[in-house]
Amino acid sequence: MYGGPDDLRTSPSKILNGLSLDDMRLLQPYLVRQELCYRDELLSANQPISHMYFVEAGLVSLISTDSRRREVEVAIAGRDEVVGIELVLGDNRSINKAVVQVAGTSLRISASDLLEVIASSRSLHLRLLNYVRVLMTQMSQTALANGKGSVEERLARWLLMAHDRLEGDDYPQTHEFLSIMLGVRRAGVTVALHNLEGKGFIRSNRGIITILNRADLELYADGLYGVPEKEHKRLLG
Amino acid sequence: MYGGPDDLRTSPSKILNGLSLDDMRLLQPYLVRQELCYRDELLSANQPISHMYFVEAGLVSLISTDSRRREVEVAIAGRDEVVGIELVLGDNRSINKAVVQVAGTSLRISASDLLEVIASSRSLHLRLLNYVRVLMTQMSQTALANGKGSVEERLARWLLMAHDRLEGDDYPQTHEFLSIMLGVRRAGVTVALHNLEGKGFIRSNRGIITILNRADLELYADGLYGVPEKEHKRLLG
DNA sequence: GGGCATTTGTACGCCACCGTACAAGTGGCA
DNA sequence: TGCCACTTGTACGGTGGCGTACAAATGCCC
Repeated sequence: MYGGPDDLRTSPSKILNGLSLDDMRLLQPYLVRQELCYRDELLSANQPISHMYFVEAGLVSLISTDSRRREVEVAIAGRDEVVGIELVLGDNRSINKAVVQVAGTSLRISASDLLEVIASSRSLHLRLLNYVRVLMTQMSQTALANGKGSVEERLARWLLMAHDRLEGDDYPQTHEFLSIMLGVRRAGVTVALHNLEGKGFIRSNRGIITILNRADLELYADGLYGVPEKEHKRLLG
Repeated sequence: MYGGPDDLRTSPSKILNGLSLDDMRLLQPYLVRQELCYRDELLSANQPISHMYFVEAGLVSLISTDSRRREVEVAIAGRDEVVGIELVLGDNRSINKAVVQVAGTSLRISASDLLEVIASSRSLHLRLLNYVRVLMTQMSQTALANGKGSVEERLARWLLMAHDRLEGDDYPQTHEFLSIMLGVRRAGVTVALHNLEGKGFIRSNRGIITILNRADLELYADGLYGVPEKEHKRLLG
């Protein structure tokens, strides 16, 4: 169990922070802190969701799969976001696989408790539905990026999205894992990273990528980055 | 105005059909029939939504855009589906552009009326949220298809999705328009259609594509087609 | 401090799809 | 009936990313 309502006010999660005091009190008793460990699979595609997670720190990938085991990341959830949001849409099965990419922490609530709580607070339900909207926007943009962007542009977009959700300018990520997220060759990621480094946007060392020049990186990815971010600020920020 | 509740029971829209009698009575007074004309832009990206549409017949594309005017279709709505669903997520701005691809009919409800109605019926709200889930699944699969599928596979997927939503086995569509939807060259669509025709799956005449062998077409698109369709059946009947 | 697994750099031929272009076919309308 | 706008067929070289492969670099553990 997590403590008093004041703790929630200082939780890094914007979604929790933005709640009314009443909603916080309502949610409070059900929240349990849970560590997010690297490569934890929080949700499996098309499987029942046991808990919903308010992410406080770290990075979680939502990954779409098909019957031929092809995989692509369709969205990212980090601080201020929620994993297992499908629960608020009246069904308990997960649409995508959810995997922890960067370790962190979360506050989780069981599916049954969540259903009870949102049934008794329309305002809480609505706030979570706002996040559904942000997520849909992110998915739409991913579909666009995958269809029309080059590997290098898509990588730039991904780095910006990760940067938004993590403290500091550098974070750990192997080329291999990035290539799976983007659905491209590992070697393709290596080359694209070199190119972005050559332009001075980032520095890439073994296992660690550092954002050097965020403004230019945004410019480079422009069009593919930005829309869901504005949404997020407008609705939840 | 649309008539008595019995009319709703016979509406082609599954979402309407599946409602309880109470919810139907509630919705009834606000519904107005509206023709969907070829190339009507029902919603514009990031603009306020004036009406939500229960599609009865025809085909509507949801199209994602960026600031560089790149465009890709991210989802299709037809019979049994809804355009403008963002309204049930607590915000009145459309995520994507919505364009009529094949003419048809719809029942529309104004944004303010809809908000009133879903505020007074949780069950109606929940049914619409079920559709949000189906739509998210479709978007996820589109992101996957765009990232990993060949033009020919994606075209097969698109034809199947259209076939699901239209009466009969053939429907009108120029290569040009298809190419915009898939985000590829017009010439690429022409070639891909020929290939599918060569395999005996379809016949393609000037402006009209006919599905000849649905089963084989599904097999060919396998992996990229099927997931959202199962969802739709499971949740909305 | 040496060995080993992991990660990264880089190369090779290949092919799907691109951008572009233009001719041929087709239907609508004056 | 003939013209015109639209649609479709097909071709061309160019290239981005693929699949694959292997060596070099790095970090970790014994």
